[in-house]
Amino acid sequence: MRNAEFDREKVLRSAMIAFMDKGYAKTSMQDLKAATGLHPGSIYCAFENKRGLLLAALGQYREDRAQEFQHFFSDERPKLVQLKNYLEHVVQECISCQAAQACLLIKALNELAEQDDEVQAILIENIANWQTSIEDVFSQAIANKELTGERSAAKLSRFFVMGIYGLRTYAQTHPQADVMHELAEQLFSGLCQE
Amino acid sequence: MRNAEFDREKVLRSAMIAFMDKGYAKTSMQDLKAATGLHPGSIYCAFENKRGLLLAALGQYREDRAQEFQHFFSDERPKLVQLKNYLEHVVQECISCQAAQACLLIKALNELAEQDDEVQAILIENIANWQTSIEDVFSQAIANKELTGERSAAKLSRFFVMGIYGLRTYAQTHPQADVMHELAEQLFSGLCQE
DNA sequence: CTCTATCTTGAATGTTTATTCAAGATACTC
DNA sequence: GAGTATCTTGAATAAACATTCAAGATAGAG
Repeated sequence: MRNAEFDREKVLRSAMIAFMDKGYAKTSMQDLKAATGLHPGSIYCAFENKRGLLLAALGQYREDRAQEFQHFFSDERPKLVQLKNYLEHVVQECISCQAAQACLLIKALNELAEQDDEVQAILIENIANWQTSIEDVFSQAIANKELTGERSAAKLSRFFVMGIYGLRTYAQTHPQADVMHELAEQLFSGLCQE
Repeated sequence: MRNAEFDREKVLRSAMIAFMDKGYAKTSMQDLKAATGLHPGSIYCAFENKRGLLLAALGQYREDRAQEFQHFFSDERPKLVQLKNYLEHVVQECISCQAAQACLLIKALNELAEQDDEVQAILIENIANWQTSIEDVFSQAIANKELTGERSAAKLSRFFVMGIYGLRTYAQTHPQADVMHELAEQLFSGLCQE
């Protein structure tokens, strides 16, 4: 006979940012209260506990990223152009926001890998789905004759994904715009030529 | 009138492994006691506090890695062969040990970047030194005409380092030997050709 | 307008944690 | 071999933390 007052998506996005900033362990309930505006009791009522909030935030992250992916790959331009724009977007993300705000999936995997099997499994599945989506794009690029197909879509996508991991980590050490663009350039040209 | 009983290097290596396994925040003093064999009081006496132990462990890590680097690049073989062996060594490390035992520098940077400026500065400096060492090797390769020099040593080393970051992260998601070798192969051939 | 089911609040709880310190142990000096 | 400076020990301490819960607030039903 009364609805919850908070906006679930907003709360989850705030929690996402908090977890990305400080990591899961170092983000206290006080931090989460400050970030989300929800009092401890409400968080426990809505998400069971801190870990439940992380899981919910990961779900929101997955959805947000899926939508972003759609945005980059749903038009009619050549697949290679889309991929290049996507890569450029990653670089922008690395440069603009504080370096610490890396990909939540990778950040959480780094922190929780050997500590929480269930979370690890969820993270790895999400990452695998993302990689499969990238592979589909490469498959289409090959089907469109934008690439020769000499290197399989699977192989190309693995290299592309590895490159994004590398870019993200590199940005944490030297977040210089020109260097980042140069690296992305090198990475992309390695995919098309040869 | 009495010397410390513990072996400093052994203690620091144990602490390194503990920090790599669970991360800095989640490694409790109890964990550190179990890992190093030192009681809390001794740790505080020798390293001031938990953070001091991390700093000391980072120092040891730097030294160990420097020695390892020497081992790979001090013989008379072509620089490109040395680099390939070095890359292969990184891949082996990714495959063999539990995925979580990534590079301590990167792992710590991921966790502590925006939380401890002093540690962050130390980490970034260590990483920069490593990258400079790699750049020197590429410079020698160019001087030896193993590479054309069309792409500068700086540019090549940045790409190489980014590739290692990518490999390490990739291994955390799919630590399959054949895939890892394939990725390293692709990475290396991208440096030599074109 | 009243009632009640549901949500919100934040102080209290019990656990875990880093850190301290005084007592005990031990190796070196003279 | 006695004396002492130093190291080791682990229980005590105090702070920080996730979690609980009972009291208070509020929206919708009747």
